[in-house]
Amino acid sequence: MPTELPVLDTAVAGCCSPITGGVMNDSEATSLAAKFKAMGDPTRLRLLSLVAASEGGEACVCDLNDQLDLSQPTVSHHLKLLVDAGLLTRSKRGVWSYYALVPGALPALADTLQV
Amino acid sequence: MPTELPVLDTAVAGCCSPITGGVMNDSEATSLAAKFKAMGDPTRLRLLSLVAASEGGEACVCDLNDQLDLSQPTVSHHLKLLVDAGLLTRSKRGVWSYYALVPGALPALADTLQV
DNA sequence: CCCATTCATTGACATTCTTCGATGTCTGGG
DNA sequence: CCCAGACATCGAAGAATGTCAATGAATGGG
Repeated sequence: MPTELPVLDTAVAGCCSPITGGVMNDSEATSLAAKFKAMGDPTRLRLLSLVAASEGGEACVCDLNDQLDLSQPTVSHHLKLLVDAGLLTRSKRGVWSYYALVPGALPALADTLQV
Repeated sequence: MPTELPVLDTAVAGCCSPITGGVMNDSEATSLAAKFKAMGDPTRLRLLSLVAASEGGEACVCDLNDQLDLSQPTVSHHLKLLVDAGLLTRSKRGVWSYYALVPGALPALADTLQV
């Protein structure tokens, strides 16, 4: 299962553009691909979009569930994948779980694609 | 199978940033996710990188095959997926197939992620 | 202390993906 | 006309993925 990828993220958060800036080695490619794979699903893309557009930059599962026409476990599963990929954070307050974008994660990914 | 996605690409090539620029609808999410899914594999990421770093911006299958430690049909399969996703072009000259980046495809994807 | 609510986890199933060997197709040379 | 080389396509096997119903865990109210 594609969990965590703990420390290699620095390779992604760096300044350069791995794809167009020279040949990637295997670990670079694996680390980057994990993030793109997390975004390679319409539901997860919509989740990111919903979170980004939410009041205060965070949303609870109950709100996300309502807008997705999928079962609650399925939504929870996708959210976990996005957290594991380093794209979302989860903070539990009371009975509710709030998800927010990891600051800078999407721009860092964008840098990876720029020429 | 995730083939082609013919005309919806205009939604991706557009100016705006679907992810952080408001809630995405279903077809936007599906169209975008198809491209990210194509990049969600280490082998395909390395292929893009190898092509981008090649002399003249294109590479033939024989060169790519040598650097990937995978069977020729497997490399061919990944290249087809990248072409179907609109990220690579294929041009056959003589016996050789040359692959090149679709101009602007990666930057358009990057715009999608910028804030 | 019990119960309802919110969410995560588990187990199962069907689908899709990655990979390979085998085979097909096309091109250029002899 | 046949053959070798480059590449695509096919068919199959194993792994991974998306989805759900059922269940578990934690919180807050009465």
